[in-house]
Amino acid sequence: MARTQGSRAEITGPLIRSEARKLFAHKGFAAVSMRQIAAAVGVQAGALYAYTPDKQALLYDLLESHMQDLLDAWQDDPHADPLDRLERFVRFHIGFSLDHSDAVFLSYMELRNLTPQNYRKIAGLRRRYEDLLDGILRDGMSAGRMNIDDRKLATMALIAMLTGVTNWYREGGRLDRQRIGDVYWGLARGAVGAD
Amino acid sequence: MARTQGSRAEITGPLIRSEARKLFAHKGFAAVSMRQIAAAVGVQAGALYAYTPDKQALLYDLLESHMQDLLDAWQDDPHADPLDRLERFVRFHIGFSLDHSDAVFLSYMELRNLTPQNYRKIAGLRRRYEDLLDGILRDGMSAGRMNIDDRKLATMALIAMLTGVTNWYREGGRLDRQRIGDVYWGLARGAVGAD
DNA sequence: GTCTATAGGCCGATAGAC
DNA sequence: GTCTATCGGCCTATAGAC
Repeated sequence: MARTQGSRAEITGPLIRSEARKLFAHKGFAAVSMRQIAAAVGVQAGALYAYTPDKQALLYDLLESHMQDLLDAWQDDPHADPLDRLERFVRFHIGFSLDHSDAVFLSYMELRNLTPQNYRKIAGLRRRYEDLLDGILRDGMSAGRMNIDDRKLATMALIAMLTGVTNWYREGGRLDRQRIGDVYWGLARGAVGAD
Repeated sequence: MARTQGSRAEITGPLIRSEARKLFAHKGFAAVSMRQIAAAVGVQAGALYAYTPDKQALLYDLLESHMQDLLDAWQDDPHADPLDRLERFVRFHIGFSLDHSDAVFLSYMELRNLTPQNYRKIAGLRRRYEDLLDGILRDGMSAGRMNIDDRKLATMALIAMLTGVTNWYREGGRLDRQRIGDVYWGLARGAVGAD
């Protein structure tokens, strides 16, 4: 399979995605031009259209694969102690959010730039993720290990609280990730009435 | 004081601000053109520049006045019971956020579009607001009414949790504001170890 | 204060060569 | 797969008339 001079498809594809993710997260989808993405990748703007039909599809691709990665990364044991499962979820969600902070930020900020159809797909994946936590809380209540007034609201409140770490966390700051996980697990345990 | 034909300064100024706030919140700062704002107001694009030197200043003005309104709206009684003060804060923050959801969303999403200097000013106002909650938690711990591992993180966690209401609240939904306040107060009370 | 007109520039996307 | 060149369009901001 002869290759055209200058072709580096295996590298260019992933590079477009990672540079676009960074730029979209830091400047906003609408504020980033295809030319800027191309410059960051090291190609000319026209070359991007060999990988994506348009700018909107590139955004959707980033959001969709992020949500899929998130769902794939979570491993639960439905038979374990609900409080242990919740603790693992707390540490997992914080860790994953910090490891993918650009994608997390994008997933909250740029939903409005999706077509209605694409928006529904991403919202569906997010809903699936929320249901994972909801299931843990449900089992915790059934087992009498948690005391929760409204389970759906508790789910949304916990996810917002945990994701908020990305708003203030700075590498090399006062607290390391283990310690942050400890503190947030204490907050979450109290919030679900597990003391 | 004669007025030029067609001049409606008292109306146009506030209208520019409110239409810009709506458009920026729903589409993103970079995605909204001055022409779109002008069309929503009912003037031509050039007329906007009698009220703002440029688009960036318009954004800063919206964020600055929002933070100032927030700080002005909160009334605390440092001598009251810390748990009562925290409950008032929880209900106040949720209510204010829902009443000003466009401005709240803007304040989180469009900080990146401010100049460094303007960013520092907004960050300073936000810090002052965080310190109001921090003070309540400090007094609660001193009085032995709260059990908090890390006060700064608890502050950030609570604000993120409460602000998150704007992500899912819909007018006329399953729960009214009073009930939402009840549920979140329960979560917050547990999180600060007040049970 | 508001209008019309416009300068100067960047945009997304495509065509065609290699 | 990547490049160069380009179309048609929209952008911010300003100038000058009323």
